[in-house]
Amino acid sequence: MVLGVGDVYKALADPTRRAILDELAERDEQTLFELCARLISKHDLASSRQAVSQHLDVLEDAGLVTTRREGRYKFHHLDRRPLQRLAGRWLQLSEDREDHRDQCPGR
Amino acid sequence: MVLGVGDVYKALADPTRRAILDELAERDEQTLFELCARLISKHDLASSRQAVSQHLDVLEDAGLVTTRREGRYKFHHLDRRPLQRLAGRWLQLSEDREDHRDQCPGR
DNA sequence: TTGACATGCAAGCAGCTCCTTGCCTATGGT
DNA sequence: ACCATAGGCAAGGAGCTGCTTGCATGTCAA
Repeated sequence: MVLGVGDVYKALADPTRRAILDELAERDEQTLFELCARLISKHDLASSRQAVSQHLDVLEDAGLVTTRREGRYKFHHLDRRPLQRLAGRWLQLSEDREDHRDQCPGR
Repeated sequence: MVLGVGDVYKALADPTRRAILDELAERDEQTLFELCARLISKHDLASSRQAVSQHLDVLEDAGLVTTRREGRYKFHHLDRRPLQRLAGRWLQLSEDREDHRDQCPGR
């Protein structure tokens, strides 16, 4: 599936997903169940396993999270690169700025 | 109305609103009709006046746009400060990082 | 004052988002 | 083999989002 930059913005639009990113930033390579437990205990978020799993799918589609299977465990890794690209889109807007605008790589 | 940081993320989640920010970044203090015209001609977006107006409301609620009335004209100004606050939330995550996490200023 | 212009307000609607529910697959331990 | 564990898949629904439609308000020029 080919993805655009817009998916990153949409992925960041949900507070639960941002909390997941916070969690992975603090402790990388967590499994789904670990994330669920820590979201509850540290972020006061009562999200079901399926809900968190779907959020992780969105984050993975946006390229913000990559996964690695190991036996029956699946570890989630935070990839900061998509964030770096859009971090300063409207900030350093000098004459020689790069083009941050949305584009559709597919089609 | 008291707003949280999350509203900024939600405001950025829509491609039309990002195009509006692009437009205001390139040429500040535009009116609603100017923005409509330039969105069509420069960004290939066929948004109605009402649609753009509602997007501007969202951006203003998020603190990304401030307005100034002058007669029958209303000029829109891009405020980059909310962007600066959340730009590097997951980027410079060293031990002495500031807390970027979502919070609810109201209540 | 009359009319054109710039904007505001609100109801309604299609589509999407987030979540739940229920069941399924697969791996590892005993 | 058996069971517990970790995760996957898919349908359904409540609520939100973005847009349209129609009308109202307010400003300026003639």
